[in-house]
Amino acid sequence: MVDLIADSRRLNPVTATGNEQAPVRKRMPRAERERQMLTVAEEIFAARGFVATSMDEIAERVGVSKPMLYEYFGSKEGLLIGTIRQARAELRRSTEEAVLGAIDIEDALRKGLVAFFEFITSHRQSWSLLRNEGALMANSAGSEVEQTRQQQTNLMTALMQGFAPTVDEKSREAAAEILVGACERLATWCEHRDEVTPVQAAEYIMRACWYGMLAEFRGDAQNA
Amino acid sequence: MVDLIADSRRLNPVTATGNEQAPVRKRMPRAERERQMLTVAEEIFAARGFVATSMDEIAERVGVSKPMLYEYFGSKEGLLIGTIRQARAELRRSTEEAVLGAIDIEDALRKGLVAFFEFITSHRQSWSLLRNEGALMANSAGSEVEQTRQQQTNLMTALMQGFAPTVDEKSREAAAEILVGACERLATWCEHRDEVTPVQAAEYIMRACWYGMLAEFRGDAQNA
DNA sequence: CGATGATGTTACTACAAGTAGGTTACCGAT
DNA sequence: ATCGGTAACCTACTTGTAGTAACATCATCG
Repeated sequence: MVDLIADSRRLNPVTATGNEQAPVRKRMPRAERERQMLTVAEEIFAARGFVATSMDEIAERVGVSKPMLYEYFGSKEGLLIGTIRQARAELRRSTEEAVLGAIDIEDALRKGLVAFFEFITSHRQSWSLLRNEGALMANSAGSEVEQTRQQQTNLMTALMQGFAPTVDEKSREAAAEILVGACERLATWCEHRDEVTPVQAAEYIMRACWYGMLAEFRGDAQNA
Repeated sequence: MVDLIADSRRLNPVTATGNEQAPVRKRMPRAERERQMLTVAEEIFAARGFVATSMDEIAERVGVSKPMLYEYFGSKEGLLIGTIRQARAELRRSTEEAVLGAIDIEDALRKGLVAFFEFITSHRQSWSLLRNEGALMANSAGSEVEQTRQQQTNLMTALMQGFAPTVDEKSREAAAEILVGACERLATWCEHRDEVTPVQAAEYIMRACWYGMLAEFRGDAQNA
């Protein structure tokens, strides 16, 4: 209809008339474009929420047309999953890296916790995605994301295994879930309270859960 | 304009031609219709998820036209909030009732936990709503629901207060958040494992968190 | 140069949220 | 008994957004 817009856009690749701010839509390799899309999508999804976000808006902010998003991610949910996967990968990398330098299991847990809370305070956008990831995955691609999430607890489970090998499998799994749940909720709580430092948050978790588990598991180990 | 359709509809209230299955749409008082809508909506939201559910489908299953839903709940999100509010009210009632008969604080916590896990195993639909409630509330009516959710932790906070009055406010709040988070995650975990009984789940929580907090808070109280 | 495939676009369809304005059944008062 | 008046309800529409088909353009390598 309004061909003025289309025409002006068509001028873009060529050097603009001079006074225009050069919204230069350049072609770029797939990988780079993909990262750019994920960056923009994460920002908007985190700000407005999944439902209130439109693909048109993301496309516009990226400086590309909507079918490109579908070319790269298949669907709106696919795009969301992309952002979630990226965010979770970064979180995972941060925590695993922090754990590597630990001297014993308690130290590993504490360092992992601190890294986790540091991540969620410095990457609020990513966290607000991860926090809600389970919500929209009722039927479709839920399993894939659920699997990724599972990896989060696997680290915990591994720690548990090293710490309390004699305790039965199910109790260890439950303990890992409890720890993760506690962390997630406390992280959300911290969002409204900037005065709580990551170290402090980690300490809350340690005091509330770890020392209790320690006593309990040690007791179990002796009883068994 | 197309009065043919209107005419055929007009036949509905009157007894149908005979072989039809009597889609008799009866009028009913507001309160009753509202409850009916919430029941259907909860079922469909829980089954398909918020995004994949259409208002048309809910309206059809209720046996009413779409504008009715908007008359009663204002928007799709309003309808969701209605179902969440109802589910949370029921959960709250269950747990508070269970706590009343307790003889001390530890007993109160244990009874509350058992009631919680019993609720989420017997009301899976309600739980799958509550579990994800935070996801869609990025900007709009989030505060209202968040407030309701806050009440969930208030009971915990109150218990903490009674149990460890000398511990500073913030630690107590954090402890309450941790407990709630642990419960939520463990509840989701239990969904895939029918062999875990509510009593068992409650025991997991008690062992992981409570005894630890007990020792820790008692220690703090002595230090302070 | 010119073919080929990757990157990108316009212009559409289908469907769902939300609304304007009119209709019908119930209920209480005359 | 019947006749307003109102609460419950409907049809038919607009608007907006996910998703798609078919076409266009840039880059690169023979």
